[in-house]
Amino acid sequence: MKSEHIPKATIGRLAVYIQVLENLLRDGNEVISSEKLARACSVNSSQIRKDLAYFGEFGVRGVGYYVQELITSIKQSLGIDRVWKCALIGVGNMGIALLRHHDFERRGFHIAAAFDCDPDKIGREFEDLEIVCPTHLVEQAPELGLEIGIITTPPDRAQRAANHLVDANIRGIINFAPARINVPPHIPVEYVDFFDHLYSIAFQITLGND
Amino acid sequence: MKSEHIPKATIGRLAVYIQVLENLLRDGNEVISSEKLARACSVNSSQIRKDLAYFGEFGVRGVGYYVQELITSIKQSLGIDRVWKCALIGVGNMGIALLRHHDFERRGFHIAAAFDCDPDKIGREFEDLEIVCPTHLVEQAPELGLEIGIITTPPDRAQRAANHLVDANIRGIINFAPARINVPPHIPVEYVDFFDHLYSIAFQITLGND
DNA sequence: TATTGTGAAGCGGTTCACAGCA
DNA sequence: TGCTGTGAACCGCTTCACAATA
Repeated sequence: MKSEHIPKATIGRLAVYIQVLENLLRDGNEVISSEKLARACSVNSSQIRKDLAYFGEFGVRGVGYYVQELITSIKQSLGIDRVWKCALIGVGNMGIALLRHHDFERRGFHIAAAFDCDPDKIGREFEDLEIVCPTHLVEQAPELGLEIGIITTPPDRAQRAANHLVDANIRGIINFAPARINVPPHIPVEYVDFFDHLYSIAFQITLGND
Repeated sequence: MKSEHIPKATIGRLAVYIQVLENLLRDGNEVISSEKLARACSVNSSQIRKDLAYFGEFGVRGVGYYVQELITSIKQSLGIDRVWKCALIGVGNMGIALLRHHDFERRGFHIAAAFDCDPDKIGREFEDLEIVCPTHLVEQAPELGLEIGIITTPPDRAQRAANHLVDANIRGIINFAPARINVPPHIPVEYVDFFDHLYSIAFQITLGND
């Protein structure tokens, strides 16, 4: 198959497959069929086979998929078989929480620099990282090889943070601030707001009531 | 229209609309057309009109939508025009970060109890909340009126936490642990894992390279 | 024989185009 | 006149069904 366009939903599911496969591996499973993996992920088995087929033929007919091999293949397909260096802008509650969240390292995302425009914060250290003024992004990005920007500012500062990142030639942005940002179209942006999920739960509960 | 079934994607977009509308209101806008709101949200204007039409007729033909009124209507539609009481299980890094994240209150989600099975943590306080053993959920849930469960345990503890929540008749679950959980079908579950978004960014950057 | 990989069918969400209305 | 609300057309993802094959 090896298709050109890959549905966004597929990427989201691949993340789920990795999660479930890693737990399966921890429990000692070496091989798994699309049918069993499907049940563990609450999706259709054809869905899994199709998702994987976008990137290659990873299975063995009559047998299934080798778990460790499949994890590696998916990670390669997503481009997360290496370390991505990240710049974090906005060292507030959310920013500090992310700096302390050691899963970043484990999952291949290294926060290599932290920025904040608050003079009281500049110069202070968090998790071995000195907080720097965002104006220094332009120099530091190429020096440190920063590729992904993480915005954790208040909403009214999000666009300014985005502008700094764009000026510094960052290649992708993940925005935790509750505000939309505008950047050139070649720079992918992902918005993270877990209140979406809380709203969804609230809605589903409310719906079930009547 | 007032449809029976509402696409999940619509709920996600309504959360975006609220975010953008609140920022518009802060900037002094009182009325907005679907066309302008669409641009601010990076979606199609028919999309917005259709999403809203699922819940009622909130606009004025020839004029647009009254911003404050629309925010209220959307919040009513989602069932977030009231406070939802939440139980948090797993007071690790993520759990503490959420307990300190004051947006929960502002957005109508009150974390009213915190649970952890670690004897070293039980009895300690975080943000005016005493950490309690999860076995007490069954009593405390009805006492405190807990409706939504927030799982922030390590992955291998997620299912156990889910079981406690189900036993306590919690009505919906939001799971931050990187593991799938099984609960009865009438209980909605939402998974939150912002590494999904990092993977997506990494993939999009990688894709743009070749 | 069991399970993958995939063309074709089905289905649900998105966009269009315009009628309806302030 | 301008913008909303909505049936119809469109499009793309999901599921089915089965041929391919270890």
